[in-house]
Amino acid sequence: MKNARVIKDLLYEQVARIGQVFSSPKRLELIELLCQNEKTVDTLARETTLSVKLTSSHLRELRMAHMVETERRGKNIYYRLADKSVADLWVQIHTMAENRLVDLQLALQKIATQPDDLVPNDRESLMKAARKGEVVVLDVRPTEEYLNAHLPFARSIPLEELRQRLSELPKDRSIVAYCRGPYCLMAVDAVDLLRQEGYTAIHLREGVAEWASEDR
Amino acid sequence: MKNARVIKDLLYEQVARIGQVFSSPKRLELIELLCQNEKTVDTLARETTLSVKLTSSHLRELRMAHMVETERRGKNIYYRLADKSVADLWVQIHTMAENRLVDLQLALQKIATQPDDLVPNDRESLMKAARKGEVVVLDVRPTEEYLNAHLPFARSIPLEELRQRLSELPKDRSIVAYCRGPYCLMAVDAVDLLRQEGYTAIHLREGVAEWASEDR
DNA sequence: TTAATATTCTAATAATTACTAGAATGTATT
DNA sequence: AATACATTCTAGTAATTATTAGAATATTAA
Repeated sequence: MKNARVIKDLLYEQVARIGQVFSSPKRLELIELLCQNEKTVDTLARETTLSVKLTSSHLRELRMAHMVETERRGKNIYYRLADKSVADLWVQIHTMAENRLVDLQLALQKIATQPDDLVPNDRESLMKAARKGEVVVLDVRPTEEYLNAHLPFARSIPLEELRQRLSELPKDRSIVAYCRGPYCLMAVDAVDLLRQEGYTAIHLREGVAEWASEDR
Repeated sequence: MKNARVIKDLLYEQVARIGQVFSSPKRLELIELLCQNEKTVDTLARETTLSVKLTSSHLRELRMAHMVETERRGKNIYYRLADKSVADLWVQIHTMAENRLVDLQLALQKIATQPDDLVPNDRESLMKAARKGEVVVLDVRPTEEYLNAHLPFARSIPLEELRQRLSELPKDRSIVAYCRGPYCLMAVDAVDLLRQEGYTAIHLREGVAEWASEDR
């Protein structure tokens, strides 16, 4: 079979198209945002600080790979992940990056406000404590994202409102804050603020996508 | 925090480096080969029809991402995957590609010699039949790859030796042939040959990496 | 020492990609 | 009709990547 090489080249080329989608930092950021909730182009552009046109073209790549779906509602077009396997792949790829790339580990260490950040293994014990009410799990993402999906027992106070709503939180228990995932800095800010105000605050690096991913 | 964007860009850039590794068809082919067994640069170059120098430079990318390890034994340097998660990621990415890209589906349909190729769901029933001896599971990869890892109950007859060793196979039972995975064409050739010689042959698209991957 | 295996450096080319900008187009709301 | 949201087309620039080739280098086996 003389054309075996041609066929193989074609096959691997196609698979590489999926890899290519995950090879752009901006597209990864878009995927992470879409892990939280469906969003309009305008919102995505604002959150990533990309131009609407560039955002649109990145989303086009994602659409062509059938990794996102669109739905028009009124004036807006809403983007969402095509299915859970996209979020799972994102989690698996960033986990691999964290395990292998020293530069990334160093960058993440800088983010960690204190060394007592929660490690992923603590899942079960965290849930046990949350169920008993011994700790408060705090979701500091925007309300829509919380409403779309959140961790068990989590309460929602968006970062922007946190300062005004501090009185809703108890000072006698630990507050475990989380946001979109390890690359989102909202929970870091929340923990900083809470500690300044005399609360016992812990940073949970996982977001809903990481939590929902089975393999880890 | 003014530099939040800078930090984020840095983080996503690092993760994208992992995506980039999976964005080259040649590197994917190297990863798939390394899923079978450790191999020397020379072997990898021959199997991929790349020059040794180009193979070396692709392997360098894989090494820098800590996705492969090397070991010198005598004149040769052996490459192997750093751990199972690399093989898992490869399986997950090519599965996603097969689910989403129409071009890839069409190309794979062309490979399928007959529509009665085994579907991945048949795993358990296949193993049941293999255990009872109702079917013969045939590994047509080179012997070293078989020795490194193979499917349960599989017998080894490398494709090159198959014609001479046909008499070892029964004509009254189905023969399920597999090779390195869905993009390897050795099992296709084996099935063609077996059918020409009057055997009942079935093509199993999965290889050891696909078989060993939990999620699917 | 010589040969085999593998890597590195340099240099060059071709191709692709990310990004920006301007203009035009389409779709739905008010 | 005017406006807001989004995409597409064109065009251009800058950067990166894949590939090949020649030459030099390192390691080990015979």
